[in-house]
Amino acid sequence: MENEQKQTLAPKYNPKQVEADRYSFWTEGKFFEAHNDSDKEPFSIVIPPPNVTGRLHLGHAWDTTMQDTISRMKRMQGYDVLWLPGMDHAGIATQAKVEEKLREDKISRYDLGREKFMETAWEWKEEYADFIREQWGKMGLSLDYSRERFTLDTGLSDAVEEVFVKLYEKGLIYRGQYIINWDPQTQTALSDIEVEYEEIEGKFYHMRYPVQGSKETIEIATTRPETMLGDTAVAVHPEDERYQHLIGKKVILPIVGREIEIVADDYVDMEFGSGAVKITPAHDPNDFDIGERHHLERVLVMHEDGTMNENADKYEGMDRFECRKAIVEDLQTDGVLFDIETHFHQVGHSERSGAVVEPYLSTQWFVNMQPLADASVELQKTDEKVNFVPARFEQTYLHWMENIRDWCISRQLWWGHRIPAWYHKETNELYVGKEAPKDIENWEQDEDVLDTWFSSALWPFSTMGWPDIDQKDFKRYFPTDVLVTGYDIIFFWVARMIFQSVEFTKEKPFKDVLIHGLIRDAEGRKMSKSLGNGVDPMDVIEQYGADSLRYFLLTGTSPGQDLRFHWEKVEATWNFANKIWNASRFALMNMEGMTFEDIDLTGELQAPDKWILTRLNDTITHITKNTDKYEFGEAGRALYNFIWDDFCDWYIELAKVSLYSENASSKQTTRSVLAHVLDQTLRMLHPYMPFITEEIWQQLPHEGYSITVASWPFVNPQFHDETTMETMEKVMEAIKAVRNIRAEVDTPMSKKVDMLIKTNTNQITEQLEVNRHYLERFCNTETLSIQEEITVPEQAMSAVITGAEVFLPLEGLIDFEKEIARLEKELEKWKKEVELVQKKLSNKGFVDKAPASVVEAERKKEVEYQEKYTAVEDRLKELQK
RNA sequence: GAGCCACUAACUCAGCGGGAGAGUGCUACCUUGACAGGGUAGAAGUCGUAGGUUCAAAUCCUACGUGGCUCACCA
Repeated sequence: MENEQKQTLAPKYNPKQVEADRYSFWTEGKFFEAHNDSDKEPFSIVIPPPNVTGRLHLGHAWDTTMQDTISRMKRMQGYDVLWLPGMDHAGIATQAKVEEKLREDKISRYDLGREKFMETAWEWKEEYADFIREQWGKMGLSLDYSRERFTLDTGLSDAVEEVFVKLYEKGLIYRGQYIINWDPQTQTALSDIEVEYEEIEGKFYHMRYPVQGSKETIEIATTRPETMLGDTAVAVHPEDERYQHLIGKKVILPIVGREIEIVADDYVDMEFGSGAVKITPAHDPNDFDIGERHHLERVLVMHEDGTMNENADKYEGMDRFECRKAIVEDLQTDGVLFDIETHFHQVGHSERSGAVVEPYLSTQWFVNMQPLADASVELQKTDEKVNFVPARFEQTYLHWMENIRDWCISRQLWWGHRIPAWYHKETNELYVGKEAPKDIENWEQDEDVLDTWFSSALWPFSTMGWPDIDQKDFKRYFPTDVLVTGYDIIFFWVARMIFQSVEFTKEKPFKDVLIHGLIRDAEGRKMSKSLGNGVDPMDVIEQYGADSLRYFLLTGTSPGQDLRFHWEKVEATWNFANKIWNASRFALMNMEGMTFEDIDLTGELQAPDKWILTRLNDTITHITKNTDKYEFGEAGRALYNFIWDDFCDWYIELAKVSLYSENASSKQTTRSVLAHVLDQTLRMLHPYMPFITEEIWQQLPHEGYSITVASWPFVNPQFHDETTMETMEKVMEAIKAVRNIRAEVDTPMSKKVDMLIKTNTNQITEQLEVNRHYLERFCNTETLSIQEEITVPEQAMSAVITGAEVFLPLEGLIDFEKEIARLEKELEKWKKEVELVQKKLSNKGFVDKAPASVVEAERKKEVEYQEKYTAVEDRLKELQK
């Protein structure tokens, strides 16, 4: 279908070249589109929609790579996979960016007006959406673009309205005047979780308010003295002896001169401070509650931009912090303020703008959370529960749900879903509905929009056509199989998706939720703009390729843990990719003219062939199991070891014996094994490193258009031979001994040495004979002797292995002292090992209580260690003669 | 105040009941016909501390210490 030309691979892996056009090949081939194919099991994931505010960061790269790995494996396993892409309009964040851009041209959103502003914002969105898609492509994400969604799309907006109206009708959405978190910079309300608390060194101001009609004063303290302008009471504990006589009396509020009452309320802690508290119902949530109980007046002293209003007397027009300064000075002069203490306390900041959040009396829309939370908590007690991975995050989630507070959902922005509520111009009657009122000219729609998370909460089902429950995608792909996200948004998003889904679909939104940590810099600090320590995933791809970045992200840590970014580790991954590249080059060089049909494993397999095929089986089992469990680190490591150690270091080397031989049939079998193992390995590696695997796979003898839709490897029990495994273990041990013994005498590789190998089983002798050429790399051809009986020269070094002994005639090669010392050291080692095992076996408790298999293994070890000990001892005695 | 996580080789991290592992770095040797961004061999860890459970503990339990995080906070 495409003009893939067979060409030899370049000697070095070049990710840029490999990755260049691959993504368009995949998308044009529509390999990533879900087919609604009823012959297959559906499998679905929805992407956590990134904000259309800018570049994707490493957190996104991590998150989406995991989803891609899962999707790709499932697709290869034959599932009808839907991985649905999309983006979030990100209300405050985007609006702030757009306004910032407008400010550069010295215009405000009010200059433009709502409609024009929205147009500008949409333009912004389009620009960034393209940008994001480009980045997804660079990372190789197997997304189904035919189903891409945006939270402000018509369908999704319909879902938002449906949910709002339904909840309103159920009494679960209400409008009212309460203390909310106000961000004076962006001038909007925030929900509780959009406020970040930071410990700040502040001041604690102590003041005395004069009691009316007496010389007495009452002492109070505050961290926000400017709010005293809005005080409408002083509260004391009803049982506080000190203040009994004052309850019901009035104090004169300094500066303002207002008479305010002293009330008694349980809320007050007698032990803290003076035991008397100033009450500002319009600027503090606790004070608001007390105000409710005592029917106090609510006096707002600030404008929405954080400047003081007409109730602030002479401070009107001042910024809240300027006012604080001024008021402190004035009160000090009056003697009302008599002490200032340094005080560390938590101050709330807007998650988006960073501005100090003002608790502020305001009319907003809220979701009554208790009934919704209760249902979600109940769900976790059933078999239908959402499965958190790692499990501990379920506790985090439940704890939040169980202590839920009402959710303030209105935002004083333009960019978002406008609240479907209208007020009658004359009667001020409230109408809530999906359709605007008929006599629209008499009504005005609520100016506010909904919290961004209100729409994201519906994402798993709104993207699939809900509220039209007959939509094909909704019926087939909902609930989704897994959601992947960071622990930092469990409350913002995961929790809200669950309760909305439970309420509206009566189902969980996803079966599993895979929670990952945060990406940090090499020193373990959070990556942030202010620190300037952020790493752009596109830079990493530029330098090392997407596959290296992906593999690093997937294997760098275990589920739920944070991940530190190290360039060196990405580089190490590049080395791995290069290894695969070169091993494949070798394989391809030996497969000239070979087609997929030529791969034939029915020939006579040699021990190394059987060995690698068995190892392949083990690896398939292990990788499949661990990828399914989201243990990407474990699976990745197993792939690494299989490819580097088993396939490259052992199999390829051993295969050379056959490949370089004149035996055509054995050569053909080896080529087939090589092709088969490489093919299967590439398939397993594909979800981890999609680009390089596709590139190589296309060059290999293969069947099918793309590895993305090739079938996932399965275990072939035919290729499992325990006896061969044991033999090969011993052969490999013998070969290692040869290397080892050479290293001991510091013989240069270029200088071949004499070597004698005495084996004690026929099978090993045979195998070593077959691989004689391999051993000849280290030994003189003429003197290499592999027999069951050999004459060992008097002066020789030896290595003892199970089933064989390797001897190196010394002939003045090295000094005896060194060799004796070496053997003594080894003897000591085996002595200790034997003692340890014997101690264990003589322990009655162990023999009686440990599982039989464990005891049996220990007995085997005892024999083996004893053998080694004796052999070393013999050699030592001989040398010491 | 409540909870969670981490503490394992110089560094970054796995392992989570049966004799300490990987990558990087380090040492020595090697241009062996896929790869010197490679190969071979090697050094390197009282698995934070102290108790306990167990025939057996890095792994389970309890305290404590040190970092980090989340939630809730008294003005």
